[in-house]
Parts: sequence; C-alpha cells; structure tokens
Amino acid sequence: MRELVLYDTMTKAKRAFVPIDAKKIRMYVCGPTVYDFAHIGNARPIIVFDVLFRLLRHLYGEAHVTYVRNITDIDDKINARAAERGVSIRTLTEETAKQFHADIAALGVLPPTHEPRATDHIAEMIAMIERLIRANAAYAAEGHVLFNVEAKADYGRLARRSLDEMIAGARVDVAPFKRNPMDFVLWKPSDDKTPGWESPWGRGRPGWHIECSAMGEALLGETFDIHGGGIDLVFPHHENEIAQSECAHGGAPLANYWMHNGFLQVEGQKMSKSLGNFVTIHDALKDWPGEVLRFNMLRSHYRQPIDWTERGLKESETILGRLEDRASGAEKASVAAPVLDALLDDMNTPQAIAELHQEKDEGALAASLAFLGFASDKTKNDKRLPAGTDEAAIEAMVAARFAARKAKDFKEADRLRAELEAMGVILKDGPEGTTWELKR
RNA sequence: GGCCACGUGGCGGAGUGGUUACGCAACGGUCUGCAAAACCGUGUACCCCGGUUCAAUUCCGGGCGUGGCCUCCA
Repeated sequence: MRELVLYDTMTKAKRAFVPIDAKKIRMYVCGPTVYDFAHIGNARPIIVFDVLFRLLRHLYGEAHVTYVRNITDIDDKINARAAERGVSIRTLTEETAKQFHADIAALGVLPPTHEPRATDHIAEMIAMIERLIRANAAYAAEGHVLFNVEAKADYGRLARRSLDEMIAGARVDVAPFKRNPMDFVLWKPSDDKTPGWESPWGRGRPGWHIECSAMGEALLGETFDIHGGGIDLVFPHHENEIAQSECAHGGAPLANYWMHNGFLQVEGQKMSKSLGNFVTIHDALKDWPGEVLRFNMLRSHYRQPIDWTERGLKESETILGRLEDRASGAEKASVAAPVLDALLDDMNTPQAIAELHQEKDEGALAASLAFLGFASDKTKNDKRLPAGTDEAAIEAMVAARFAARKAKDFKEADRLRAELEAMGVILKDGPEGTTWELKR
C-alpha cells in the first residue's frame, strides 16, 4: 500500500504524513459557531475532514485516532442573536447545536471523538492567557488582554504575510490601546447585558481565537498531527491560534500539518443572504437525500473551489444511484485498492469516484462506497413521495399495471404507467417483475 | 491597494512535458408489447500572449477573468 500524502498549507506542498505517534493520531478541525442554521459551505469541511477521519482510522485503527471538532458557543454574533430573540445564549446555542447535529448526521458524517464547547473551557482559556502574559506575549489594557504579535518572530508565516504588509493593508481604525496595530484580542470586557465570566482582568469574555488554542491543548496536547478548517480561516484565525499556542508552549509547534478546504459558490455566485442564494443544510435536505449532498461535495477535490448547482446535484443523484444499484445486495469485501490509493494521495476523492466506476467487483464497490460514507442504498425512494400519495397506493398501482401487462392489456398498462408518471414514479420492468423509483 | 488560489471537451472533474482519464448529457445500436433501466459504440478539450524545450494543457513571465483573505467591531 502507498503512504498517505497530505497537502500542508504551511509548506505549500504535499508531504508524506508522518504521525507523531502512530498509536495516537490527533486531528483538530474548527467547528461551527452555533447561532443559526449551518449552510452548505459550512458542510464542506465537516464532510471533507470526515473522509480524512475515516481514512486515518482505516490506516491506524479506530482506537488510535482522536478527532476533535469544537463548537463555538460564545461569540458576539451569538450574543446579538440571543438578545434579539430574548433568549439566553445557552438556549440559542443548545438549540442550534442540536439542529447542526441532525443536519450533519444526514450527511453521513461520523461523530468526532470529542466535541468541546468553548464555554466549558473558559478556565483553560484564562490560564493560557495568564501564561501568555507571563511569557511577555500578551498585555492587559483597558479591560482587554491583547496578544502582542511582535512576540512571535514568524507571525504571518501560515498566511505568508509579513507584519509590514498587513499593517500597510489594514483598512480599519486601530484601537488606541494596541501596542502594534495587528495585536489581537484574547479577552475583552463584558457589560452587564453581555455574557461574561470573572477573570483577573474583570468580568469579560474570550476573543475568537483563544478557544481553539485552549481546547486543542486540553484534548490533544501541545503539538498534534493535523489541524484543519476552511481556507477562510487561514487568516486571522489559524495564524493567531499558532501565535497563541506556540508562545504558550515555549515555541513547540501547534500542528504538523495544516489542511484547508476550498470555498464554495452557489450557481456561480458567492453565497450571501442578500443574493437570496443562501443554502442551509437543513433546506438542502428537504430537496435531496443527505448522501447526494455528500456525494456532490466529494466530486470536487477538497482544495478546489466548488460551484454548488442544481444541475450538479441532479447529476450526483444519478451517478450515486447507479453506483449503489450496482453495489446493492453484494456482500461487502475489502475497499478497492485504487480507491484507497486515490484517497492516500491528498484525499483525491474525484479520482476515487472515477475508480469506483472502474471497479468490476461488486463487493469491493459496496465496501468502497461504505468507506466513503455512503452506507446504504437509501438514495432512491427516500420516502419523499408527492403530497397525497403513499407507498402502499403506489405499490398497488404498480401491481395492477403488472397484472394488466401480463394479461396483454397494454392499453390499461400504459394508462397506469402514465398515471404513475404524473405522480413522479418511474417504472422498470425486469425479468423478476416491476420495480419503481421516484423521478426528479 | 496588498497577499493568495483557481481558469480543462455541451456540463462536472482528475491528471500529465510527448500515449484513452473518468463520469453526466447527447447521438447510434442491442434488449423491450411500448417505455424506462441495463449493456455496446461514437466524441478528442486544456483562458490569451510571450519564453524555455526536439516537444507545453502540464514549466517560467505577463495579461485577462473568477473567487478568497486583509486586527477587535462590522
């Protein structure tokens, strides 16, 4: 078997994956901020890193891979939404997290090993901030605590930007208490109406980046193998995570491999609420089986941009349906070697899918589909029947037509077929009888 | 303005310094009471302009286009 090769954003190159400890593979992926329905763009890293999680478990054994994906449940967008709705942030985040879990489960995503919530780790964040102050990498000013980017000689390395460039490019007014314009907030004060926690710097709340540093350290240690997320997180979030963690850890690297998935557009345009093309996972699941959404996502390489289109989804449904048809009923064998090889090459899922088409052995095909997270043949007839019909009624009509056809009453048979077609049901006559499925 | 990605046949989408990607759709055929499905067959692409090379879609430079990011807050 070939070795696993991953593209590392830090070095901008594919590198052989060498684990720190093959018995303890550790991966951290930035999870959602839970204040509203997750959209289809949020689903991309969830699905992409789910494939990586499955691959790592396959290579190193299920017991030897730890996958942490956090839930951000303290954030100013959360505060604003909770205040708007007049509920506590806990109520809002619990509700949203629950919805998130339901959505991604439908996408065939395995639960991560740990799913820490920021508010459960405030103490660790405060402790880390204190360490940063002691290490002269952070300072308190006017109720805030700021990270001093000058404490990190290679700040900007991940994003490949120098401090000078960033300062020159800054478009926003700089808070007067900052020592360097690029200094970022570790802790900020909360007024009486804003959620807050007691700290050495008064009642306040954490900045955005510190939670991932604190939770990563708590669950995975100072240095772990893989850190992942969307490419939009490279700067500032991951850059700042690195700065915080490495300064708190005496320079030990935060992660050995940095992986970022590409962005997603909808029908050729950027997804935004104002354009009205904002697709939530929840809404997409009303129109398509979760497996089709997953397949559509994996038809593009994770680092490539992806254009999310109706046409593409239809095509995905057709392709996946055919693959699952071929695999259905087969005893699962082992994952096809070419499929695995494609995944080992920086998770080349389009190549893996191409290999699926070439796979002649149905057992290997079934196993490969399952390995990629397509666990069933539920894609078709996903119980999304037209309003006012039910499965029993359709079955009865199908049977009636079959009888008519057998009696060579083709006129009646065609009439029934036309009627079924009007309901969106397509018939398939085979030697064993007639099967049906829903057309789209 | 700065930094960074991407641009492949009707569509989706890998990959490669010189050989068929693959799939969807389309078209032709087999099969079928008629269909659908399935199966067989057909198609020859790499944004533009230079450069390097015996040879570039594939390496280098420039251009154009699309997208992402550019401290807290937005």
